[in-house]
Amino acid sequence: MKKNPAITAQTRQNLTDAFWQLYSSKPIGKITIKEITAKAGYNRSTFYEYFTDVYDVLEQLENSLISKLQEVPMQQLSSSGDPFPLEALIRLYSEHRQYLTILLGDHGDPAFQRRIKASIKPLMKETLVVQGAKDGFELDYTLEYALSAMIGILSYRFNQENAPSIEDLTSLLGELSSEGVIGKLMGLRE
Amino acid sequence: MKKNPAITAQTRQNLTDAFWQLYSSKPIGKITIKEITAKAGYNRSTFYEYFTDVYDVLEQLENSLISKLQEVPMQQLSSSGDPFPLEALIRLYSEHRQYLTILLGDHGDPAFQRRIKASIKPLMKETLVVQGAKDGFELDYTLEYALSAMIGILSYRFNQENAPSIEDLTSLLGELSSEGVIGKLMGLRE
DNA sequence: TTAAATCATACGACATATTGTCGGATAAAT
DNA sequence: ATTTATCCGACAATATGTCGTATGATTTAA
Repeated sequence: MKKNPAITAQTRQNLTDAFWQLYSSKPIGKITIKEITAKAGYNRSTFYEYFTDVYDVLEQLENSLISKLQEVPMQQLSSSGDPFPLEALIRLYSEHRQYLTILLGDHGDPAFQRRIKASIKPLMKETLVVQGAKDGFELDYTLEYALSAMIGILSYRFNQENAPSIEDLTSLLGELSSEGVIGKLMGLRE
Repeated sequence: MKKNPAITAQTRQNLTDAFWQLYSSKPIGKITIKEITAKAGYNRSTFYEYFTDVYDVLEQLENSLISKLQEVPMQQLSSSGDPFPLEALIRLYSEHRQYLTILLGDHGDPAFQRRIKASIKPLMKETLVVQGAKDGFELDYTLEYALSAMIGILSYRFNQENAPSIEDLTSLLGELSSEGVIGKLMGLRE
């Protein structure tokens, strides 16, 4: 008998959903398998047919999310003449906001932030090198700098109550990218 | 009989040290109290005289670290005419590198990064406002941007094998602060 | 078309590990 | 000698991971 992908996929999804509900409100170390299966409506043993432990659920979830993130930016990241694809990154974050705010939030996974950067950086690097940029420590660290700032800002913005509009944010980020932090701070002095 | 601060402080420290050894190599959710007390040479029950659970150890450790970080930058952050205290932040990170690389690393605590920013940002903001900067969304987000980038870069640098020298890094960060990411990326084109 | 065989899916039960909370042993200070 | 801070041993409750097995759907053969 062949596996029935429809059924197993559904069960896997139910378990993952239940995990995600819990993970949204508390750190992974305080989530028990009993809680997950109870919420999803399965026997606790069934969990072990799909995952090895609680961390495994998160890992598989992150993998599929990283894959999705990889699909989109390929074109967008390299399209415009802009050396830094500000709006594409904002759009990317907004589209997956539901997961990213949690994974990058207070009891999210720090390793995930590194993985995101590691998956986007080579794409951007390639594009820039083709455009004539010198590939070395400076390029690598400049991209690390920019991506860290972007992720930090977007996580901050999407967790905030009275958040500024996307337009205002985009405009500010554009200024920071071209003027630099110091330029902006000097400009804020009257 | 009065409490003997010397003894309890020592026990607390031993337990914290043992916890830290474990935390340096695996996520907090996989650390058991049994492991901690075994490594520190105490009975498991003794742990509960000092901490409520494993997360409590981390929390107390973070609190004392945040306090230490608060002490230093007060003067340094507001001293120079520079609107952004690049070198002070690099020095601050280097001094507490041992803890920061772990806490900001792959199985560190995302909430800690937010806490660091939240503790440093008001100090910087105050200084800048005194110097005439307008206090609003732009200032707040600019600082969030800069601190995210700094923390991201420094964590990256201090986890790297063949890391660039502090001088090269300082120089690059200076350029990024004054030229912006785009300015730097344009400059890298030959 | 029907009936039997087969196998994927989910479950119940077991042994072991971890947790949190007692009351009590020990040793040091008064 | 008495008191009490510090640490420990033992207990009940909960969580973990791994079995073998029931169920029910699909395949195979009559």
